[in-house]
Amino acid sequence: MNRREASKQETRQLILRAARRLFAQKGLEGCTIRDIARRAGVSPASVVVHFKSKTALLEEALKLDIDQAMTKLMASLPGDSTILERLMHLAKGFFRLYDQNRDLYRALIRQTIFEPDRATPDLSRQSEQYIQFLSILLAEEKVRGNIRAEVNTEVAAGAIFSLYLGALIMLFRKPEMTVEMVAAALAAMTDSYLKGITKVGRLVLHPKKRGGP
Amino acid sequence: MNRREASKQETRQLILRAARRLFAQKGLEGCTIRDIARRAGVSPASVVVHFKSKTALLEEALKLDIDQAMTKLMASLPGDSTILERLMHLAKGFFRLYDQNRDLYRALIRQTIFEPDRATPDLSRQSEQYIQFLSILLAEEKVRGNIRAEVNTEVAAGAIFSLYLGALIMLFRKPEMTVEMVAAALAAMTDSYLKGITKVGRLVLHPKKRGGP
DNA sequence: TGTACATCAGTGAACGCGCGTTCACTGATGTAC
DNA sequence: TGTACATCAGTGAACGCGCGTTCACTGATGTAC
Repeated sequence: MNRREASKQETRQLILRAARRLFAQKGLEGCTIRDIARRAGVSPASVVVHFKSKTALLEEALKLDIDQAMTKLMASLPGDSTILERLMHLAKGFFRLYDQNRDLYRALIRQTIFEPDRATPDLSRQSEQYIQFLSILLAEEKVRGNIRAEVNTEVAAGAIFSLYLGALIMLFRKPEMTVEMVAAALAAMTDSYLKGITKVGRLVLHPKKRGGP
Repeated sequence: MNRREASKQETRQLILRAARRLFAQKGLEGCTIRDIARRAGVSPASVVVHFKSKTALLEEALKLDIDQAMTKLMASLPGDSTILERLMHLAKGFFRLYDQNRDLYRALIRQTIFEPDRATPDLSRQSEQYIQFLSILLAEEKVRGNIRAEVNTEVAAGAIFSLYLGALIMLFRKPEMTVEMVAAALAAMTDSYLKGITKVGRLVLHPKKRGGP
C-alpha cells in the first residue's frame, strides 16, 4: 500500500469513527454529513468522496458490529440443545444487538431491506451468509435424524429467516415490546414451523425397541 | 355535513386524485407536493393542510387499491381447495397488485412497515385485518380436521404472514423475479410450514376403516 | 327573519434545512526518464 | 540519483432541489342574538 493510499484509508477511518460515534449519539436524522465531517476533522466534500451517501456511510458504520455479533453468535452456538434452542440463540443475539439502538438499526434496515442486492452489497452478503449458515445447520440436523429426509433445507432456511424477519419487524414496530417478548413470539412461530400444523401428508413413525449399534 | 365540510372533502378528493395519477405516472420521487397541488388546482399549502406529509398522501392514495384488492381476494377464495392453494390465492393476488407498480408499493411499504402502529394506522389496520382473516381461515380448517387441534391459529397466522412478507421482500429486492417465481418460492416455504420439517414430537395417526356418520 | 360577528378552508409567498453535486484549487505523493 | 511532470486525495465554497413550516391574508360559511 502506497503512502497515498495509506493516508486515504486513514481519512476513511477518521470519518467512519466520527460517524459511528455521532450516529450512536444523535441518530441518523440527528446529525448531518457536515457534522460528521467536522467531527472527523475533514471537509464535507471528503465524506461524500469516501462514502457516496449518508445511507452508505450508515451501512458501513454498522456493518462491523453486525459482523462481529454474527461471528460471535455462530461460535457460541450451544452444541447439545434442540434445533429450536439453537435457532433462538441466534435470533435473540441479533435482537439484543438491534435493541441497543433500535432507531439506528431500524433506519439501516429500512434503507436496505427493499433495495436490489447491488445497492447494498454488504448487508446482502450478511443476510445470505446467515441463511447459508441456517441451511447448513439444518442439513446437520437432517444427518442426525432430527429432520425428515425429503425436506429441502434451503427452502426451510429461507422460511426460518422469514419468521425471524417477521419478529424483527415486530420489534421495530412496537416500541413497548422487549427483546424477550419478541423472542417468545418468534419461538412460538418457529416451534410451530418445525412441527407443522396439518394432520395429513405426514409420515407415520414406527418407533422400534431395538438395541442401538 | 356542512357546506363548508363538503367543500373541504371535495378539495381533499381533488388532491387525492391528482396524487394517484401523478404517483402512478412518475413515482414517489418523480413528483413533488407542488406538482400535485398544481395538478389538483390548489395551493401547495393546502396539500399539507389535508395530508401532513408526502408519505401520508401516498399511503392514503394507495390504501383504496389495497382495500379493494383484499376484499376481492377474500371474496373469490376457492372453496374446494387445499389450505396451501387458498393461501397462495391470497398471496398471489397481493403480489400481482404490487407488481403493477413495484417502485411505488416498495416506497409505500418501506415507509410504513417499520413505523409504530400509530404512525400508519391504515396500513396497520389492513395488515391486522389480513392476519385476522388468515387466523379465521385456519380455525375453519381446524374444524374440518385438516389442522391439528393443539395448534394456536393466531401464532400460525402470524407465521404464515411472515413467510408472505419474506417473499414480498424478495419481490421488491430482485427486479428480475416475476410474480410467478416469487409465488413458487412462497408456496415451497408455506408447504413446508404446513407439513413441518422435524420427525419428532408429532402425533401418530391411526387411520381406521370405519363408516362415517 | 335579518344582522353582526366568529370561524375556518384555502391562498401565495417566503423561509430554513439537509441533501447531493459541482468546481477550481492546493499540495503531497508517485513515476518516467 | 535527481528532475520534471502526472496523478490524485482533499479542500472550501457555492449551487439547486424538495421538503415541511410559517404567516398574514381573503372570503365564504356558520352561528348567536
